[in-house]
Amino acid sequence: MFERLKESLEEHVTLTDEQWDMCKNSFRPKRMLKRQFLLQEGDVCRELAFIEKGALYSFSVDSKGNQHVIRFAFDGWWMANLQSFFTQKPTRLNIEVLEDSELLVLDKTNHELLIEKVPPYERYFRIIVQNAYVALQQRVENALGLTAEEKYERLLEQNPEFLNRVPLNLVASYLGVTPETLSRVRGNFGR
Amino acid sequence: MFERLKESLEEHVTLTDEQWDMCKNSFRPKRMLKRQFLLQEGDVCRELAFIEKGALYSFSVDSKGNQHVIRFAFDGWWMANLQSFFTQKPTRLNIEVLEDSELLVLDKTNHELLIEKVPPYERYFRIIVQNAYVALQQRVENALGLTAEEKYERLLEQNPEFLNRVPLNLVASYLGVTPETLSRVRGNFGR
DNA sequence: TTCTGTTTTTGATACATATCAAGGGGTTTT
DNA sequence: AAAACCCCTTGATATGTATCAAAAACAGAA
Repeated sequence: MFERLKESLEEHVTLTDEQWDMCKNSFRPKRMLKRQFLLQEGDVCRELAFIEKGALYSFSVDSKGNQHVIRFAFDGWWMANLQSFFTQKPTRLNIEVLEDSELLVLDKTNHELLIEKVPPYERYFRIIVQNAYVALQQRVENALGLTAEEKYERLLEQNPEFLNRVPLNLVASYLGVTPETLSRVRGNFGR
Repeated sequence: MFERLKESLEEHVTLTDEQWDMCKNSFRPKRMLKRQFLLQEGDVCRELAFIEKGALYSFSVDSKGNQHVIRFAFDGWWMANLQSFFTQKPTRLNIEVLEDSELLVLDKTNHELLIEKVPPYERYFRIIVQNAYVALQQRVENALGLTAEEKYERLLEQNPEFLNRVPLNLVASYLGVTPETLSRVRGNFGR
């Protein structure tokens, strides 16, 4: 149940047994089924979710009702809306489950407790956010000024796994193009 | 010389006098003139830069020679390419000075020393990266699937200061549109 | 299996924005 | 005070992608 989380922590920091127990006991397991929502627009994001197994994605809905995928997350990744989590203000984002999933959720109080009491946890969290920042910046670089075809090529290079686990219409939204355009791009060039 | 940095630290954490001295002594002041480069494509990013005063921007150049602005940074903000800084691999980004600037630079060794020796510094850095992540995600939301006019409106809401300090052709690049398009958008709607 | 809903593809058209081109106001340089 | 450069605007045209529409492929439920 906590294998992936432990792996993830140990990849970045060293914990004593007591520290690991403190971490472990701060999380609450949560099973979710495909199509359920972990977070809905208007809610406050009260928990960070670590994905032991499964797949989720977050998206916003614009004024015209179009859905824009912000990111995907799979086994061993974290998912939350950090903006809402830190500010405790209502979110504009939705988080939906793509595949039946086993999550470990950590509420804000426990997160802050771990930050205070378990220094390696704070370090781990810093590193995770650092890495997330780097990945997100890469995404901005890939989104700006590239054609649909170039965006698709970069996805093939950088995140080919998305294409196996996520419906193409969501991948299209993630790239900022319509499903029709993505379909045509795939029809022409590669694969 | 270190006023802004001290302010920034104290906004997020509490430091003893000794801790502040350790921080302060780890930075190196660096003056830069407009149009100079803090970082060029192919270099390794060896330092984090805190902007005491001035303005910088980072950008990438794509295969067709088009320049894409990644972000701007002003007085009291940090600038670096974190990807290159953490991995110590060559960067694909350039960082150029927009206005004559006073920087405080911190090399990787000193950054890591502070992380180890000054716990509030690690906390401060975590919070800064957290905030940067949130801002960047906002940028992704604003870039995906919005029209040029909507992007401009959101910029007016969220970062109107950019328009005063940055040439419009760079703002256009930041928004992912051509200078001509931005000019026309401004001609019609608002301001 | 058949039914129902979802996802993907294909086609025809429309539109937003890029591109190409040129001119005008600044500012800095000589 | 020119000269040179940068920045911004405006116009005409081209083009990539969205949109609208419908059919085909696929998956899950009954």
